[in-house]
Amino acid sequence: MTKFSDLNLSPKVLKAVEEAGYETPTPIQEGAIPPALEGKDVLGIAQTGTGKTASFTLPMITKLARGRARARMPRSLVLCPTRELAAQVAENFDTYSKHVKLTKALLIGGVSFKEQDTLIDKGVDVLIATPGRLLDHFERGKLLLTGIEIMVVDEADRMLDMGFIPDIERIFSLTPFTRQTLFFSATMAPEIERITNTFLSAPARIEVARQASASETIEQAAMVFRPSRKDREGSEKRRMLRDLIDAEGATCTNAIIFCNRKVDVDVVAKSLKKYGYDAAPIHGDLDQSQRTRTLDGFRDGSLRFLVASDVAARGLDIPSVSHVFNFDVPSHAEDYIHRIGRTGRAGRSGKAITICTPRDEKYFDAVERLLQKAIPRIGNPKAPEPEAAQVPAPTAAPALTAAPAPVAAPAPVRESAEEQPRRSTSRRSEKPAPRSEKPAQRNNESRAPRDSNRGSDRRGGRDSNVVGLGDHLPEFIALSFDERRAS
DNA sequence: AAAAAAC
Repeated sequence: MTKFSDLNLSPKVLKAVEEAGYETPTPIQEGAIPPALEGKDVLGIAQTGTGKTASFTLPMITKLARGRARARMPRSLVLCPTRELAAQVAENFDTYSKHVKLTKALLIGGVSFKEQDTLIDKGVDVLIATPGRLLDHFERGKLLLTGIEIMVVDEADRMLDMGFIPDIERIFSLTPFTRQTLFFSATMAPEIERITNTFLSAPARIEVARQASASETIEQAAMVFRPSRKDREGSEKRRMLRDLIDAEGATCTNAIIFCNRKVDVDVVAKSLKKYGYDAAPIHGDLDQSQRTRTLDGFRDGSLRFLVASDVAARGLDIPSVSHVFNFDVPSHAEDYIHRIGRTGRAGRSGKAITICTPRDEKYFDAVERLLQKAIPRIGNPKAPEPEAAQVPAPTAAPALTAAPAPVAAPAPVRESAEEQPRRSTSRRSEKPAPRSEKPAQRNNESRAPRDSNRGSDRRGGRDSNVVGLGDHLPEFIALSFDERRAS
């Protein structure tokens, strides 16, 4: 069995790895570290929880330990889609570079330029950044990317979702073509494939199966909930959430509660606090210091309930969450997978409970279709009569009547021919487009490079070459983004 | 009906 000591890492890096308590590399680390150390480009297809971050930080530190940084010319660059993710990568560098003299700067939005400028002026070995703030620094003329020896793109598929691809392409074009590129994505959407074909040269390709498919270590349940009156939906749903939490009792050590909208994140967090629950909100409109504080508190166990938008759905490394509650059914089925993937990690068991209103049913159906499995319905924990769930007649607990019979055989993800025209219709266009060879025609008009107009970048080519994830190939991975979104 | 990322 391969050990870290077999991987040719510098002794100082190896020492830090051992001090952190690691001996054996994960598959992505074992696959990516050797080619990265040899100076090759790397294309890593892996998602979070696979040890992906260390698979690029360890070889980077080893390589950067030789040589010194020059003022305003960083030697390496790591791009991340969100601020929290960037901060997480920075921490990873701290952990493994403690015996090496390396300077780094974290360039993210929401904090002042001043400190970041000072660091850049002094010269840094490693720049860890979100695309917006990096380009902002560049445009102010504070930063030169011509000295970049190693560039890392982390969570590329999420960058695509967030409309960052034009930024990424621009940043690539600002770095020397002699750079080494390490590129990571959980999936290989057509647009990602195009980028890698353009900017990587003869990459070593490492694919890693996802840890466990959603169904294996996570117990899932859906609470079908019908409000008694439309204007009471919010408050009744919040009460339902408290009931669900209470019903889990002590087994619920901590939990993330996901809402679809930022306002609801605030409302739910406030409401939980009012009722004596230890809860705090996190979403993109809160200021960065608060986001950081909240996340730190949740990580160290001083905060029990994190109420979150989808900022927290992907990528963040939050160990040991016992429960995930979906206050809303996510409107994109793949987000469900990411959300519930926050629990049941590293072999631990986890539970995910989704509150589903009649309005959410069609999204919930899409989730079940994606999972290719029915999620069991549970009744109101305050009125525990499981049989009642099958009775279609109106009862005192209207929520229960809404529970449909479990889906025995979910419809296959690939629909029949007559449904296909829907799929070539972009989400933005009103009238159904005829099926054609090029489903989502590319936007011809010239765009500002920073325009994050989502959707226009997506190509929904059905014939595109899709790469699997090892043994567990969830059906949705094989579909293009347009196909996945055609609900 | 949304979220994220720049000021």
